[in-house]
Amino acid sequence: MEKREAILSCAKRLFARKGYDATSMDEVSKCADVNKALIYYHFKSKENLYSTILLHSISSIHDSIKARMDEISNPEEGLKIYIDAFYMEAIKNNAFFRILMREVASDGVHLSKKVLETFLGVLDILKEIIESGVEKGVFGERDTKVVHFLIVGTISFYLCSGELRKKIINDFLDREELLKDIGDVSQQLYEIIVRGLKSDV
Amino acid sequence: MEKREAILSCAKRLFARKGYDATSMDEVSKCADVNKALIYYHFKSKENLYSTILLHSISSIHDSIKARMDEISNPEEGLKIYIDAFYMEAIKNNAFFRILMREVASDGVHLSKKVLETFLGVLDILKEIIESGVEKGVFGERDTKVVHFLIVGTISFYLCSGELRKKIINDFLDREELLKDIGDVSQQLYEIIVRGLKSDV
Amino acid sequence: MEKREAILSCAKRLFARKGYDATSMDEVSKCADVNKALIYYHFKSKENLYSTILLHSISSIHDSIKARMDEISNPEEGLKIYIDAFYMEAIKNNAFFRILMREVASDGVHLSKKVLETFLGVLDILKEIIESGVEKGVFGERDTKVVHFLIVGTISFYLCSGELRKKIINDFLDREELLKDIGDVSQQLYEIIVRGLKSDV
Amino acid sequence: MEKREAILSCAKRLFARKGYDATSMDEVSKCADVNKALIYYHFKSKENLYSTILLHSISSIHDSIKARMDEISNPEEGLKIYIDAFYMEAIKNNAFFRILMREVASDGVHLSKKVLETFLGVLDILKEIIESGVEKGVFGERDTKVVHFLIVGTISFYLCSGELRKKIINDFLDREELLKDIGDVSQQLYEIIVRGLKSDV
DNA sequence: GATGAATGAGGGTTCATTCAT
DNA sequence: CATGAATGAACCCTCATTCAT
Repeated sequence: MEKREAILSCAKRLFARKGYDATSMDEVSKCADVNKALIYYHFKSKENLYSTILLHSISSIHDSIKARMDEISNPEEGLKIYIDAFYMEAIKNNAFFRILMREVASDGVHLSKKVLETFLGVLDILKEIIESGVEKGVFGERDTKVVHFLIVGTISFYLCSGELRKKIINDFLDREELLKDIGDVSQQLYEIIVRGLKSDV
Repeated sequence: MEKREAILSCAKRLFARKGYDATSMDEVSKCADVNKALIYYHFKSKENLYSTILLHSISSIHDSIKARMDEISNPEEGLKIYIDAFYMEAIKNNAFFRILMREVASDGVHLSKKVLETFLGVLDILKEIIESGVEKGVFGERDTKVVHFLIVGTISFYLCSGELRKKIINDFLDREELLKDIGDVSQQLYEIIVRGLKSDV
Repeated sequence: MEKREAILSCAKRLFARKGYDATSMDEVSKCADVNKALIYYHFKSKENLYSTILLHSISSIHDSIKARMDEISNPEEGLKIYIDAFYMEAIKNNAFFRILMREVASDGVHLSKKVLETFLGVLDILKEIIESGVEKGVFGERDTKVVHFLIVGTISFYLCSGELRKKIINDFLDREELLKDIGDVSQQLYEIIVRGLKSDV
Repeated sequence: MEKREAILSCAKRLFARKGYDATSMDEVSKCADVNKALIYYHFKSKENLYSTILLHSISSIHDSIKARMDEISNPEEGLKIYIDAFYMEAIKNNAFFRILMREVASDGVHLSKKVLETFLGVLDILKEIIESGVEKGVFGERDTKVVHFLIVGTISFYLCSGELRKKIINDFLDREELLKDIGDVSQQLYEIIVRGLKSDV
């Protein structure tokens, strides 16, 4: 039913922008132009609506990234594609990354085992790339999770802070560089990380 | 006067762990063992309590980092000290970084101009370091804000996700590496970033 | 739907006897035997509940008085009917007149434009009667609003002070005349006013 | 002490304009620029502060009117002086009349016996005048309390509604007559009432 | 599927009042 | 006299949720 989809879409946007607690079922129902009770008919509870959205988002992200991993021919290219795929997902599915940031800050109180499992799956793809790079001697030995956070943290902060940076530019003078990008960001991120990871040779 | 401090301390912890909306004034008063009305006597409103905490935190972080900048002798060392100072503050003042993550996700709805200004001050310190590095030819030209996000994003995600990673380890097998650090994280972060930033020659 | 009516009726009585501020939504809900949240479901806010009641009352008063104005054959009779109609409404809709007294004392802080407009409509009916009387030479020239206040003020004070007068009689000796009426009050009021308004001839 | 007077003066104004319940002790303390606890030091409770003001006001009104009653030579002049004295007090002590209107509407919940007694004293002055007029055949027999309400009600409504009428003029066109007086109001009121009371011959 | 009405619990906030100094 | 700090009760309002239709 299209109403079900409208609820999901509105709720996702609201949860992303305002957070779980600041989003009321009333707001969701008004935004989706449906009766409040209908949300309960479809999703049973607020908690369930939230985790439905989360699982759907992370699964879709996982599948998208996974799909692009066929193209890999070597670890460096693998890293490039991974970062690019991640970056693209963070643009397309910006809402999820906002939710993710909040969940990290809240120690993942609302994250179900299934959601965590899928997220680990995404990280495992990177792990394989890096381990294969270390094995082949192109990457030095690093704590893999630091690289995870390098990618996830940077992209999340960057792509979720657009509005905030816009706001800052309005409030302060001479801060236009906060919005204008010098070169392709995903590319720069890749360059910095791949250089940083290179083995000493 | 000590009651005022108790309120600030409890509120900060709660806001950090649960977020602004999920934290009730009742909770704060119970945690600080004071009458709820006393919070209003000292802080006028929840919003004001929150922004008082924010301003206090960011100012203290700014001052701490600023204080360490005397030690700098060259851009590479400056970067190292900056990252280390930032990292240390993120450990000491973990609560603020959780709040920061949520505020980024919410487009900074609760951030006052003064708070933003102070935060910009922290970023400006890094900007100077990088620009001086570019000038001296040790760093290649990069979009400075990408480096900002590399540092802030990575450290925030890493140091705020400790509990979440612990939780994951309890729920899933063979994930101990999520907690055990290989080497010093701040040092690794520095190495990756400084290599990444190096100019091509 | 009957619950909505119960809320309106209880709220009206309470607002009249205790005033806007002394009337709590808790009281209203208990009196109407409904859940407090239901009042907000139907009326959105206390302020809105109050102004709904006011508008409904003044409209009904206006219509009742207007309806009796067909009977008029000359200004003196018009005045008589007006006073009588006003008096009857002040008995039937006593609550409104108590609210009116408080609103006058508060400079009408809670009175919406629509309420004021309708009230002006009631006063305009009197204005027409008096002006036609002056034109025909039966009434001397007077400041019309003094006559308004003569009627509205006297009737309001008289018909809202019943309980207070009863209370006085209980507290003091020899004050029975405060309750027992000598003759018909509306009639006396009419006689005094019509004599008073007569042109000198 | 002058602070005591400041409290009384501010409280009186606030009680008059906003009513007992809408006036908070905080407001009073801020308006009078004194510490809140000092009000309790001087007046023990809000209720006591209120009734102190009331008793003081009504006593002063009683004395002022009583003082002018020496001038009387006949009932008609007595009535004129009474109305004029009342009118003057209602201008000078406008606050009390606003409070009075609210108290009537609330069945005098806050009125102490002493206050009521003093108010009855004011009414008794009028009663004497009228009774002497009836005795001398200049006034017809009327229910005295109707005359009371004629005077008190009209003057109260008229002199407390100035701000409200001003507001109406701002909101609606062609209502200037609500503020501009045609002739002396106290004089008109006297003329209307004395004509109205005249015995038939 | 879809809705309007209804509810108990809890939200932030303000209140009159007290007390130690 | 005068004050800053502190409190319990009550305020208006919103919440997630349910139910009859």
